[in-house]
Amino acid sequence: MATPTSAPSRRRGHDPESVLSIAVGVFNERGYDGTSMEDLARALGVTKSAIYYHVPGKEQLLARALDRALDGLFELAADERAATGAAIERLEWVVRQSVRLLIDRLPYVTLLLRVRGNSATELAALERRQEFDVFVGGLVRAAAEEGTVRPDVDPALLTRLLFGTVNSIAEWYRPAPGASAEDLADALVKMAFGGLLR
Amino acid sequence: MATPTSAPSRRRGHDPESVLSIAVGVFNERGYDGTSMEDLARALGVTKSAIYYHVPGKEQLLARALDRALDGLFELAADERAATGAAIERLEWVVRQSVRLLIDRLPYVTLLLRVRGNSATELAALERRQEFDVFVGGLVRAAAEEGTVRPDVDPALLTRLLFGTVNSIAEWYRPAPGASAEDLADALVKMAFGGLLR
DNA sequence: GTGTTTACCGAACATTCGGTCAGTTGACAA
DNA sequence: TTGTCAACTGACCGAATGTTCGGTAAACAC
Repeated sequence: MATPTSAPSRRRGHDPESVLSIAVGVFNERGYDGTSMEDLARALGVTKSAIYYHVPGKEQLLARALDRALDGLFELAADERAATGAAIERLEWVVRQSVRLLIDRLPYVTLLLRVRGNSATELAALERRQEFDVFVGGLVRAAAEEGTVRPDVDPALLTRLLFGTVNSIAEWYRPAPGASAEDLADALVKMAFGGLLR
Repeated sequence: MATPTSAPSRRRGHDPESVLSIAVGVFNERGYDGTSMEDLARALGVTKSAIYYHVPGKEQLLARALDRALDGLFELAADERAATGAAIERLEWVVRQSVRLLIDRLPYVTLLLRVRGNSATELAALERRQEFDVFVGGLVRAAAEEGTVRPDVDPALLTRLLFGTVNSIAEWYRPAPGASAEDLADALVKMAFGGLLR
């Protein structure tokens, strides 16, 4: 019954991880700038000063959250299935994985999608995100050159509409037993690719 | 040459309208909560206190901006062309007009799309916006009952994806001589309705 | 029991916030 | 030349902001 080292569930209290996940929740409710450390403390059930025992400050909290979303996007882009095969199939795979990531890490991705570049932290995140946008833009362009997407709309515009649709999921999706990431990705691919192909 | 009353262009200086339009620009750059009255004053080229000569305060500035976007949406929804004819055609008309409005009043609509409900002003705006969402949701459902949209995806989900795509335009669109609202609406309708119909 | 560590509190910090107000400026009318 | 008035300044207020710091209670190690 007794575990040798590091008991399975330690005593009550927070750690950097629990502070981060609760903080990100509040950031998404009120917006990062609209959230005070007092708000976070209330949500954590501690005083303001206790937060600084676990994390260096408000902006670091944001930085860690944004990295969690961005790392997911880059892992996805680095996968073999995003690099081999027909461009249209690579694109569909990336779209499906993007939906999955968005739902898996919903609060983190939501936060990323709302960043406007107000600080060095936010600017760095925007830059990394743009890198991903360039990547998916290349995929759509490749599919266009392949002749598998409609030729009457600019590929760059198609990319923005397609991933605009994906990202808009963060605005309304709430986890529920009925709606899995797979089902949602299916519906999105049906609609977007139904009008994308030709 | 001389105009009888109220000269065509008065002396320099601001008025409530110019303060609002510049303020909305800054709100969109830095976020409403991330914008201080000091920031606004800098953008206007006056001191903080001068702003209060023209407008009652920060929150009123937001309220007026949000109303400008919401009024547009409700005018659109009240139009005869949104009420007569086949549901699928009413829907297409509403989508096209939504794109046009989004571009016509880009800063105001952008601001609206980012509201999270932090104050009474924001909550009221969210409520009005949700009213519009219910309206378009009804249009898609009517089209589904009409049999003009694909039956294998829930109409409520289709609504969210469709208007998620429309709203996502605010994230990247910047006015340019090349890209008119009409062209953009054409591209969006091609893609979205191409996968929507059946 | 004695130290050490973990997780926290309460008070205070410098700064910034949205907002107020008494006065100043400069264009225009008479 | 004087008076009016729209448009603005500069000094200021109380409250809220993110952060720091000295202290402390409870759990643990020995």
